[in-house]
Amino acid sequence: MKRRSCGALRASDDGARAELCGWVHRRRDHGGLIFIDLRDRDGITQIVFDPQHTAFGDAEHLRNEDVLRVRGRVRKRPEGTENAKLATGAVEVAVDELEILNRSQVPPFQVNLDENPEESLRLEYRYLDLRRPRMQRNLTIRHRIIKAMRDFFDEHEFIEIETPMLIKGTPEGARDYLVPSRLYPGTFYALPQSPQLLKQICMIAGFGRYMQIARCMRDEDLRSDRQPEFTQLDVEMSFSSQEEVLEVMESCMHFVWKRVLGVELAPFPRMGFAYAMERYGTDKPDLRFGLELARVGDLFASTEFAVFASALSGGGEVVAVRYPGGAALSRREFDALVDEAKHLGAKGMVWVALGSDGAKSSAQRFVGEEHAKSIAQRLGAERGDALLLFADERDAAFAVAGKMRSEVGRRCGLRRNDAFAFCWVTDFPYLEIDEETGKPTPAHHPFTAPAEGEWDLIERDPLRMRAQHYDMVLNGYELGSGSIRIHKPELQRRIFEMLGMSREQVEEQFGFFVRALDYGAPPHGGMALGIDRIAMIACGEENLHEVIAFPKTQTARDLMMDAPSPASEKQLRELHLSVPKKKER
RNA sequence: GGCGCUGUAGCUCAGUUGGUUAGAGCGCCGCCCUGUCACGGCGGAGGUCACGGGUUCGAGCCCCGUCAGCGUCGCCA
Repeated sequence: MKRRSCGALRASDDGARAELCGWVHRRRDHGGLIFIDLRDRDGITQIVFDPQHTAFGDAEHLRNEDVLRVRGRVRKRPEGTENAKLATGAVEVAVDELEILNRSQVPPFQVNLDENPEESLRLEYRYLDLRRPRMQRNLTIRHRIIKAMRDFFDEHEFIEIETPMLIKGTPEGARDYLVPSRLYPGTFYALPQSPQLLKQICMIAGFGRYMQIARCMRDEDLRSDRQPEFTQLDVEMSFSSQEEVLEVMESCMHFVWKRVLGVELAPFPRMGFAYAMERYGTDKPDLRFGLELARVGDLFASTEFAVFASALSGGGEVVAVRYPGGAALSRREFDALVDEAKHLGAKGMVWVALGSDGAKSSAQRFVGEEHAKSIAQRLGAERGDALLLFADERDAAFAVAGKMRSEVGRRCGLRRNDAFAFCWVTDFPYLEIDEETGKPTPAHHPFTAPAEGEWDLIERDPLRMRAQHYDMVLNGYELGSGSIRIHKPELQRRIFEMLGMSREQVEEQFGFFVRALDYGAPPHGGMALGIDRIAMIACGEENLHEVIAFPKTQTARDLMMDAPSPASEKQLRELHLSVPKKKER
């Protein structure tokens, strides 16, 4: 007799004998006839217990989440009782043999419902939460995505190389997770924030095309789209231009979406960083909808409105966003919207409602009919829309307008989770000004090559220098970034020097790497994409918890295992560590 | 570290202006039921209103603090 999954049987199996194993999803006891929905990863099959079989007595005592093995005959359901909602709904299994493999306690929440219990309960009983069809589906999709990626790169002659988890820490970037060394008192390994230098060394080692499904750790605060431990698709290629890297990565995503979701993606639009900031106020634009921003400061060049005038005279800008249908908002709703804008970092917000009886504005005395008309024209706004205006320092005005654009998109239902709008953002600035120190720091990492032909800017005008750096963006999420790397040791040293690192600092932190560049490092570049985020968006989810089997809470705890947990005195002694008592901390 | 939301039965939630005995659906227990699929019917059990303090004649509701989960800003080269 053949063991079948709970999602396998069809009308064509009528009459066959089958064995099914699974969990009791739901029980319908009619007294003289018992139906059980038996569930496994693959689906649900209805099994039926008839009073004339000996199994019936045991079936009366089955409860949700008991684990069963049953044997019986597959039969078409009586006419009119088919269930179109189930893939197996044309048939049922008439059970003649029942083996109860294990009983379950009454679960702390119902596995057979779609609603999410409170997050902490889900996480504490993660094995039950993961049994829910939604989680089984999501983790299966995640598996298929990773499988497709491996297949794609294998076909393109990349090889997967595992890099170590215990490596040397780097003082810059995110906070490292540290592992104390037993053999060398007072020293620590760091867990990788990314295999960046190791994959570059694989290029120097002559592997040509590398990929890895790599675990990475960063000890920073969490978000719905950020876990301290995450998985990335890490790629590096030798002798390749930026264009070639973009092509490989983009066709990988086309391949994955086609194979896993059956979706044919359009070519990814590309835009420069400066363009993205002006049109969307962010370097990770959500292109599921338009509503591009427009600068309108010039329309208020001679305004008496103090808020706008002072922003503009200080070199600032007024940036406008269109809110389709926003004219219907009440004054109270506009007030709430202003509060929301402030929460997003706006100093304030002026709204203009394009009503059927003319324009109404929160700054009525200063924003007239003419202004409204001109702004509406630039935004492509129509009667019935609202216009939202933000005045601030240039970058700040664009940034907050961009956040409100996103919020407007949400309110207007434009952020559909079954739409996939990829894009490339390129031509990033090489340096940015650190707000704390006022000093230039690399906008990305210091192994990035400057844009072609811009090396000389390092002496003349370093802040204008751009990088051969690129981001892949999907639905407003940064999936990841990559760059062409510096392969000339003298140029790499020059960059460290520009960043104000002494010879000794470079030797101490990156000596092994710069030394490697000295031995015939080929030109190379690559990229890393966040697989958790890719899986999340592909599954139509909005939190990484839904696509990670055992995620951490926002306070970086594992509620099922109760980690982190204290170490024993003996362990601490061996690691040459001591922990201050609580009150001393 | 800052700001915000949430915490009431096993679960998901409701709970009016501070007022007598804190409710619903699901789940659970018992009985009945041979075509259900969110089966149905009858009956029942189940509450430290997160925790600690305060205001009040009286607190699930108001105030302060703590804890937890989530969202967000900082942070994530």
